[in-house]
Amino acid sequence: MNSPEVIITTTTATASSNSSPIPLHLDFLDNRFIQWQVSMQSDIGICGNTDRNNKSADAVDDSRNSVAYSSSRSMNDTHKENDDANSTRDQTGTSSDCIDKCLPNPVAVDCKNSEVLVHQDVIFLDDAHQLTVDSYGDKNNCLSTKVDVSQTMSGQAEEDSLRQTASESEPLKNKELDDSKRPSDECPSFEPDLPVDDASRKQQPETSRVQYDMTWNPDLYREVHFYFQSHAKTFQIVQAHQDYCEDAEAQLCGIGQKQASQLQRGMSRRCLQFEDAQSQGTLPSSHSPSSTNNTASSRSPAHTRELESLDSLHGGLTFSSRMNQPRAATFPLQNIGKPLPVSKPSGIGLHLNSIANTLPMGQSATVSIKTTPSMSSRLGENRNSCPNLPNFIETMSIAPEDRIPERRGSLATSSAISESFISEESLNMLQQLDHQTTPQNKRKFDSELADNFEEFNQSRLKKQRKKSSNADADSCKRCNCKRSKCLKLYCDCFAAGIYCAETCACHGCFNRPEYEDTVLETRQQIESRNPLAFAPKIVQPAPEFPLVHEEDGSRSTPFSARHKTGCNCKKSMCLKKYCECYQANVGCSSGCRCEGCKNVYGKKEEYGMIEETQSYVEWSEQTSDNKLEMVPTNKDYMHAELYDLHNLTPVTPSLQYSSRVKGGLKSRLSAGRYVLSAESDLSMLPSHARSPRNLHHDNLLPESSKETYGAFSRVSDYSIAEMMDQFSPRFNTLDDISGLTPVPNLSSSTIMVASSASTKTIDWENVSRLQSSPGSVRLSGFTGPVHWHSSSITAVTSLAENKSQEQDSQSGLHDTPEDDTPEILKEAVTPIAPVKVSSPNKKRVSPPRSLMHQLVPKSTGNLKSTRRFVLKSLSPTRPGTPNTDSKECTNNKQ
DNA sequence: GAGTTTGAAACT
DNA sequence: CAGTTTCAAACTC
Ligand SMILES: [Zn+2]
Ligand SMILES: [Zn+2]
Ligand SMILES: [Zn+2]
Ligand SMILES: [Zn+2]
Ligand SMILES: [Zn+2]
Ligand SMILES: [Zn+2]
Repeated sequence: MNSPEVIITTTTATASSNSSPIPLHLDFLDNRFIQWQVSMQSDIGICGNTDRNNKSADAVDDSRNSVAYSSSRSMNDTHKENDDANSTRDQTGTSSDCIDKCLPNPVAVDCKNSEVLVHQDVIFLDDAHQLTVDSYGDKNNCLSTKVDVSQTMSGQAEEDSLRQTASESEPLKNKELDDSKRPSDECPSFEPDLPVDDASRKQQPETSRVQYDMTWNPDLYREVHFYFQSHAKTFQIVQAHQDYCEDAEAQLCGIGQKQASQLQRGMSRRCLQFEDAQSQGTLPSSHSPSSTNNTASSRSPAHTRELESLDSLHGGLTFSSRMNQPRAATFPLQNIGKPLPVSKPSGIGLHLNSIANTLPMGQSATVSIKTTPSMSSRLGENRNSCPNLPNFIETMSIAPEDRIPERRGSLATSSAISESFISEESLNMLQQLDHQTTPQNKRKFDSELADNFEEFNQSRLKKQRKKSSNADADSCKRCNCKRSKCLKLYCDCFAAGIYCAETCACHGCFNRPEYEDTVLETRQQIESRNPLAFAPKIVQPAPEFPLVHEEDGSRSTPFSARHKTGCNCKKSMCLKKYCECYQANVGCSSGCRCEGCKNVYGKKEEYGMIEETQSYVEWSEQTSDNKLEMVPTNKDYMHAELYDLHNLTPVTPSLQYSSRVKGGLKSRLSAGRYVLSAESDLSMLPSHARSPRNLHHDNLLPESSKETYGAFSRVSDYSIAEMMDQFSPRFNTLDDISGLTPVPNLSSSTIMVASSASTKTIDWENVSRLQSSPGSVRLSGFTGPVHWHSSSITAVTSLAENKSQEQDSQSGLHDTPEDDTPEILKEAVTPIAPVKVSSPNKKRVSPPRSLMHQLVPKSTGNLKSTRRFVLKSLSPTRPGTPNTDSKECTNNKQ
């Protein structure tokens, strides 16, 4: 119902806008909730910086500031709201109410300072509105994401948006790239935004933008990305820029200097962790079922809006500085099947874009989320955290529940969507690049070229690495791909749905904003093959659970989170990181094929027992629908999203996923419901993301979150404390949910995302306590069922309490029979329809080699690489100075 | 830092 | 779907 409302919550936020009645809620990520309401048309700067306003702020403030900033703001800000419910929401608590109302299409976003937590996201726009989400991540530190939401009445809006974006993005990007760094400059980057915003506003009166900063967290990206994609149906996410924290961050943050940047980076991670922590802390109780229900119902309204992602916009964003790439500005969305030109996300840290593209024309609302490093400063201290960071676990409950068989795989949707996008343009681009080479030939050819480039690049990379190594390798460094071009899952960055950053030591990298098209296309292909390819690797039975519990929790996995497909270890006995289960700090499950399993987090055999014992059933039942829980795993955790397996499952052709999924989640995890945890993903993330070291338990610390965070550190503490203070009281959860159901064609568009759960402070604390043992605590967040496909995903976040209650009872949301394919898919791409997403290509989408080869980083290869490198050198420190930077991330510390 | 081991991802 | 190859991280030295 409700019409298109958008509610956004953020800690920082500020929303200024008022006007339109469209509420967005973006909640995910964590717990905290700050809700902002944003009305359409108006802009909101969350991080403190959002747009214009922010700029100045940014410049001045450091990331930290931003953080604090944001947080503080959040309280105040507000924003607008729409009509009723939404308006009410505000930041905290009310949100729930709002949510309910809004649920249908609301998107809730929570942000704290730099961090942004999004509990659930639901976005829906009315027909006219488009929503875009951009995220920029810095490498390390911060991510900033902007969210702009603009509604446009008509399709034109899109165009406008595109224009805007394009114009903005390109210039900005270019600048950014060129300058490469400019930390300070970057801050200014906002300016670009501003203009854009303004322009956009002008152009589209209706649109509203919201920006908020988040710290960067790869995991988050994934989640978000994933989330979005899944949800994407409804909307498109345009840009996610990661900028690399380094450069951009600092700049964005306004931090001024290298140090700052470095710090930020460190922070970013920390932030991430922090976020996690927060999220944890916050715990969303469960998402409220009701919400979900609501959503489901809500969906009905069919909001056809779509979101478009705008990369270009970002460009404007601070980050953009780094990002250079003009590229995307113009993408037509073919995806949608229609030729609308849509802006594409250009530099996005995340690959979310793909999603964005899909959106249909009509609406254009863009949401960009930024994360700022703000927190970082504090975080910086903790820098260590970096390693740990990862914890965001998202868990998606996959419960198969069944509510709706139909759903099949919402996941598919995303993929589908992406595919659609990819389709034409991307291909074209690729082709061009390749020169038409034949595939095979290309391969070699490409490979050769690639090699050359690689060599060239390598030298650079080495340098970079060195730097990074110096600094901290861990923290900063990301992938080190030599031959995959960072377009395969071998690449941690790509797998995480994020663009490679300066800190990456990859050769011939195409996982950059500049190659957005390629990236998206590739993603689609991969997704077509395996809809879950980009889904969190860790799953948890989705029980609802009250948060906490598990006291015992053995540290091992908190709950019974398990690897989605299980490991296949033959020699490591699951005692080393070679084992993905172990790496993710989860025990092996029945889905594992390991031999001689000695996984300290839980042996395969044990798992079975557990499973049985725990009885997923219970959980599942409880949850029935879906819930997401966040589990803080030992390490980190995160918030997880839950997906329903059912959803995943194939009902819908599009997804197919289930069938396809290799292992078949189901098969592997017997239980019906699972939750995916972000964590795992994290774990999967590149080392920098991961925190190899510590995390484990150490980080986790028994003590609660704080410590854990602490590991990450203090920041977390602090953050947490703050968060709690702020948050806890306030919010409670909110949950949002949205549901959507879109399906049928476009009409609806809703997306639910749940990312973190909301939580109350209290809960949080408790949780933390509980958590003391790593794994023990769970947060419940959200969840719900995710219906990928249709979009109906409900995310719920809510306070634990509230939600939990609700959740229990409620559940099911959607079931809409129809959902199925997401709009996007439907529209855009191939009609996947039932068939499936994959169908088209099921097999390998990717052009593997041939194309791949063809792809040459091109100039980029050189240039880009160069640039980056250069940038790195430059940026890291700051705009001007190159040096530090790279390391910064790591180093940072400073 | 080079070299080896490992198991997932990609490919056949 | 099984078997093989490729890949990049984890690990070792
Ligand atoms: Zn890579
Ligand atoms: Zn990378
Ligand atoms: Zn790369
Ligand atoms: Zn294993
Ligand atoms: Zn295992
Ligand atoms: Zn095992």
